[in-house]
Amino acid sequence: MAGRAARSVTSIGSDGETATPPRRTQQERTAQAEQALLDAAETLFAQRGVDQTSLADVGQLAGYSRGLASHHFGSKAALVDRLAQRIQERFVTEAIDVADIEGTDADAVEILAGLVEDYLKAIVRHSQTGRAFFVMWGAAIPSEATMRPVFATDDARFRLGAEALLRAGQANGTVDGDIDPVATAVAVIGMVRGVAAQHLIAPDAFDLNAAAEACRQFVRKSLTPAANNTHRN
Amino acid sequence: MAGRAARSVTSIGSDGETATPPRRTQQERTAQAEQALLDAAETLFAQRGVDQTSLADVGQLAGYSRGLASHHFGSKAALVDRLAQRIQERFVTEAIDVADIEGTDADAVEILAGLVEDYLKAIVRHSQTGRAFFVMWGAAIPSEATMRPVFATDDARFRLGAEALLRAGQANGTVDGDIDPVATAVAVIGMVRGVAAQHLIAPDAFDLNAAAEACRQFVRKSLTPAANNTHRN
Amino acid sequence: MAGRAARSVTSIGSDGETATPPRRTQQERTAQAEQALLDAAETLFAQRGVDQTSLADVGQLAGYSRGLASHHFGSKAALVDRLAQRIQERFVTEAIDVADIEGTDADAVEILAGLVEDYLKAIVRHSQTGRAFFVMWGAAIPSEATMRPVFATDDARFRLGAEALLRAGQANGTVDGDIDPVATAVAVIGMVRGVAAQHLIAPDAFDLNAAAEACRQFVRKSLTPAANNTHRN
Amino acid sequence: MAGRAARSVTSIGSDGETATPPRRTQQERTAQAEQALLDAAETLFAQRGVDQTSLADVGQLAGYSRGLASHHFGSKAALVDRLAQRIQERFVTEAIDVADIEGTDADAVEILAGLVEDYLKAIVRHSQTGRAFFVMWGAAIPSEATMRPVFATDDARFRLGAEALLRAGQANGTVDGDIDPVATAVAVIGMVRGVAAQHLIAPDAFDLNAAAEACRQFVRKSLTPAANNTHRN
DNA sequence: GATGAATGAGATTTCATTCAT
DNA sequence: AATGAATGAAATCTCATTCAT
Repeated sequence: MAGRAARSVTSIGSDGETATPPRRTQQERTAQAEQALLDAAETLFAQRGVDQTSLADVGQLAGYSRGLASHHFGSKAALVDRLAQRIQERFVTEAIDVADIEGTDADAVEILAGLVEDYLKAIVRHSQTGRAFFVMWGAAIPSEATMRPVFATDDARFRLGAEALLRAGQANGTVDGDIDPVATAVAVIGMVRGVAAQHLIAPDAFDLNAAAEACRQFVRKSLTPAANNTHRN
Repeated sequence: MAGRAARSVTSIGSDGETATPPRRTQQERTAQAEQALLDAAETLFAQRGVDQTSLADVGQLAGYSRGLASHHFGSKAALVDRLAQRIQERFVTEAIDVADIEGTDADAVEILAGLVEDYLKAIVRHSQTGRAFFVMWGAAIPSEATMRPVFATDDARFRLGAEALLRAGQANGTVDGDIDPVATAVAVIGMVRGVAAQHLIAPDAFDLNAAAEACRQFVRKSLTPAANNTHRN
Repeated sequence: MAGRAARSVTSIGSDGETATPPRRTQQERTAQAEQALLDAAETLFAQRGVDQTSLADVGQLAGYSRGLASHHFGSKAALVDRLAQRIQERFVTEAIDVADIEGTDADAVEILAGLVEDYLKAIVRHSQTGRAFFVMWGAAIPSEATMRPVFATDDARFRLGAEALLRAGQANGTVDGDIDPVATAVAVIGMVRGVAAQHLIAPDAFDLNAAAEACRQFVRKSLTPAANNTHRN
Repeated sequence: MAGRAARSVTSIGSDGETATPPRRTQQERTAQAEQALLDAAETLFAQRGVDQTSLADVGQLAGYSRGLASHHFGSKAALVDRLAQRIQERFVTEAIDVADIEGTDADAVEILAGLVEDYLKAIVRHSQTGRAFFVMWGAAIPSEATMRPVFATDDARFRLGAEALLRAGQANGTVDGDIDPVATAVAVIGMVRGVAAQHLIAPDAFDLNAAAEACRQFVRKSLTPAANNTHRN
């Protein structure tokens, strides 16, 4: 099955190395400070939310001064943007490129089912990053929220990736030709986002692995062409 | 089919009555002021989010003084709780009780598909109330958020309702006996929540009716017992 | 000589009554607080200048909290505007109405000479108010200063008053018909403003009364019609 | 008449030379940087005022780094002092030395009238430098202003120059012997400063050339000895 | 000499809350 | 009950100054 090969949602999170004090160039100093600030912001956003986190808190948790976050990013909005960007860059980047199965006989349904599972598992593995992302995503819901464009774009990117995958699957016969690729993409993305959000709001309320499996079954049973709908549970 | 009858997600929103009917007792005036304050809070939360809304704004938009919201509710947290409660009371209350199909031959899959569709249509119809709900729901994602219990409970209520419905369906043979009712409930609730959130973040990005239809198909194709899986698109 | 009657530049300054604690209505409380805040701002502006005075300083010197000045006026710019307005209202209001000598035989030169003298004496008598005014006037000189319109208007008001007086004097023959009323008004207003500013920058550098007398002589000798130019020193 | 020869208020402003001439010693590069920084400070002070201008702004407008102004001058106060000094050096330096008409028969009234006119014309010609000067002069009005000594000294220098001129005129009979030289000097300097300030606050409110002419007439009519007071308009 | 990163104090502004009316 | 004045804590942002490169 070609699906498994294409996946791997995983490279998330700030992989350590906050130490190493005596670096060299100014550029490196700045870059190091920025990563430390973003790490701190991620932690605090995940814990308290964006509005309950002050820039002074961010600077101090990062091991710098109260003023640095403001000085470095210029504004809180810029910090939020930058963190959203960093998480998006690290999170599930390959998923988008998956549509290059076009012209192959890879099973799009299996790829999508795998992506869904991987996404949810990544939320567990990199829980703080994932929570920070969903916190910001939730903060984008008010109609006048300044963060809306960033997250609208991110949602669109995911939807387009799923849509392309579905179309490719319809082209090579691995996806039911009758489904609406756009609407189905919305539903699939919605499912993973909604399941993840439920988990983050009440982590102990249900078994996320079981829910991930249920999502896979949803995808398989709903999208496999009627003819060869022989999937098992 | 009993399904359709059982639905009706609809009684949402503050249906007008800003005008001043013949005044009555003090108690009633207080109740009226409370409703006006909650209406105003709903509007402002939907627009700006909870943290960007001040109690003074709420009082003034309600047509009262800057100080009334604080005076009436005692604290901002109490206002937020009260509004969350009011929305939850008004929103989809009957859905939960649907599980009383137990012992009948009602088609649980159709009922669930109908609920999914109704929920999403209600979001459109009562967009401000729906947005206010999702704004608060999103604000519950930070791990230390004070609103978490309220929304964790609400999510659980929905999940339990769906789970009961699925179990009843498995009992009367209208739902595939192999699916995990708990995990499937999580997935279905996740799907509607996630689709709604995508819509609220970018209302013009996709056709919500088509997405609702896609969700219905997901439910039908995935949950109908293999034997009589003869649903059409 | 009708001149003396028309003058009186004098009613300047915050005439006492900062005490009297237990007043009644809210309106009165507010008005009292506003006067106290403006008095404090006047003092601090005169001492340190506008930019070196914080709103917190104003509130505290007024005997209130750090936050009141900001709360009451909304912004520092509004406080500055309000204070400028108050000083302008109190300072030399009748000077403007002096032009009503039109149609009489009042000696416009004497009236103007008197106004000049009174203005400079008022600066001495109400030195703090006068200094605060000049501080703000000086702060209006940068080309992008937000205070410019306020003080441009004030300067224009004075110039127009002087111009009207000069025209009236030319009409009744008490002012040299050859002088340019507009340009002369600019010069006279400039003289008093410039003398006052010199005094405020270095109060002990020269005798202001003697300077005031010199200004009177300038006005008399320059504006009296050539025929009856019989003024003595 | 020796008067005209003695004037020339004119050598003001930063006359171009932003281009990079053939580099020379370190000292020269430092001097060049200093001029560029002072030019930038002049521009920014004229636009925004002293307090609204940051050292970083100065460095960057000068084409250097954010840190240079601080590095070069040591503190903001030192930059302000240095700029005030430079403007005073460039502005009307010869005017002061005019008193050397003593013992000649030069007409002091004409010389003074010419100086007044030249000063006001210089303000127009070198508007930015002039505005920067008046901005700093205005900032010296608060009683505790750190700039006061600098500008008190400058005002005194001008007054002394005018006073000497007047005394010389009285000695050679070209100035009315009855006028008080000190007080009259104050009034004349006040007139030009006040007219210039009015112009800077509202450049389009009146015709500065006409005002300059009115100032000349003031000087002539007021100071010429009664006997030969035959000046025309 | 020159750059620019980092600090930390301070300013304005917002706002939940308290209190007087 | 209701108003709205007043408080005081906190947040963002600015910036002179210091320090490392």
